[in-house]
Amino acid sequence: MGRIDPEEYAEMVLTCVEQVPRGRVTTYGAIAEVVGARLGGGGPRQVGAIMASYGGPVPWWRVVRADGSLPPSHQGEARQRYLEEGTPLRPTGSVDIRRAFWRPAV
DNA sequence: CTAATGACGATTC
DNA sequence: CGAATCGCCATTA
Repeated sequence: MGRIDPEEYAEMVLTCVEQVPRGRVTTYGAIAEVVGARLGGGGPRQVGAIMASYGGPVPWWRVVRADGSLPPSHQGEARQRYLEEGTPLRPTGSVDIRRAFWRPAV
């Protein structure tokens, strides 16, 4: 049996995403640290897997890569959201992670 | 059991 | 900044 209960892991990931305020973002890695510290195991890729399967209902555009970029397939959709809620962007179009980063609570 | 996969991350060129 | 490469880790084939 795996040490981690998949449902519990997914639920905690989604909870973290819901905590991110408008105009701010967090990263897959940051969420992985928080959830990993609580449940043990997992990693950025596992967080990504959860978002792909159950991320629909939550503000998924507030979760970006460590460098502030997003998969090409989501850039168009996310772009509008960022302009709406005033998320700091860089000339390249990706999020200015240095200014917008939000650290989820442990 | 081994190989491939993926909404990742850090490093290097 | 962009592309290539390697490491990571659970899930799937």
